[in-house]
Amino acid sequence: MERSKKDTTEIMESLSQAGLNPTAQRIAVFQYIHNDSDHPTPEQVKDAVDRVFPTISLATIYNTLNALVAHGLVHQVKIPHSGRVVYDANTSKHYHFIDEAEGKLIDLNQESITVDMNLPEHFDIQDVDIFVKGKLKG
Amino acid sequence: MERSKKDTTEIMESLSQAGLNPTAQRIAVFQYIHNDSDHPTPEQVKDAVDRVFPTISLATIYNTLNALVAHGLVHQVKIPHSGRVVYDANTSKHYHFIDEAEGKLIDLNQESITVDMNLPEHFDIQDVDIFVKGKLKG
DNA sequence: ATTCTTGCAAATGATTTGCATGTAA
DNA sequence: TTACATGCAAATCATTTGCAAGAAT
Repeated sequence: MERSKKDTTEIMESLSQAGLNPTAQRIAVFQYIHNDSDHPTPEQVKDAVDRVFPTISLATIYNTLNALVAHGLVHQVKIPHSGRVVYDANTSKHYHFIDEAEGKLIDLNQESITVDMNLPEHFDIQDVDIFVKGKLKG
Repeated sequence: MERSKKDTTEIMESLSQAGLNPTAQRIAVFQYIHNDSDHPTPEQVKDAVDRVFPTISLATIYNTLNALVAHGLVHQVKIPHSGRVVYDANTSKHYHFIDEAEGKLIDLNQESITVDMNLPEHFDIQDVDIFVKGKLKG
């Protein structure tokens, strides 16, 4: 989506505000997810961050991703059919389209799907995840 | 749901019709999923089938589950938030409610959710997965 | 000095695979 | 016999953890 990119200062501010010390590793990971990626897997995050920060360990990638998720800076998405795990810098409410050809994930904003629930009284709804599967024409 | 149970003869017929030899292990696994379970994990399938068939190996459980899925007799569901994998004998189109307290999965039939898609032309929709997360009151 | 973070390697958990054995037509 | 199915153990893959060493305040 047309989410505005954050420069390094803003990345550091976001981390601090979320309660995470802005270490070099965290900055690199968050900046990559926020600015330069599209639903990357942990391996893809590692590959990208390695270019800038060649000594980062995969364990630190995982720990950092978990920290970013725990502090609300990114979302984790487990794709139902493939089981793949990816990260999403779009933290506003949205849905996902899965392009079956590419395996690519595309954000769908809230307005693009209208959902009407007809559930019995005792279902207390807190969240709705929608994955639309299909192909992109043309 | 009120899906009708299948006796062993019907289980065997379903397996044969799907192109799978109705071996004792396959009968036990499919019968358990179809008649006596509610979205079991592979481990739960193993525990249940072990009672009837104490020598079955976990590898055979997995192979059998994969075969049942490949032949359309059961569906595999990867739950987006927990990442848990469960199997579902309900092969008609439906959605899922995830009870956050229990981690329990509940089938929602097609009528219980109305979805209206507003996607651009070039999205060729083939399937929609919906996971409603929440709690059960009372 | 103390606290937090990192890197490495080992541990874990889920699932798959290779292969030798068993079973049924 | 021939094909297929099973059981076991080893292999694989993703992720987490323990711990010692490093960086920052």
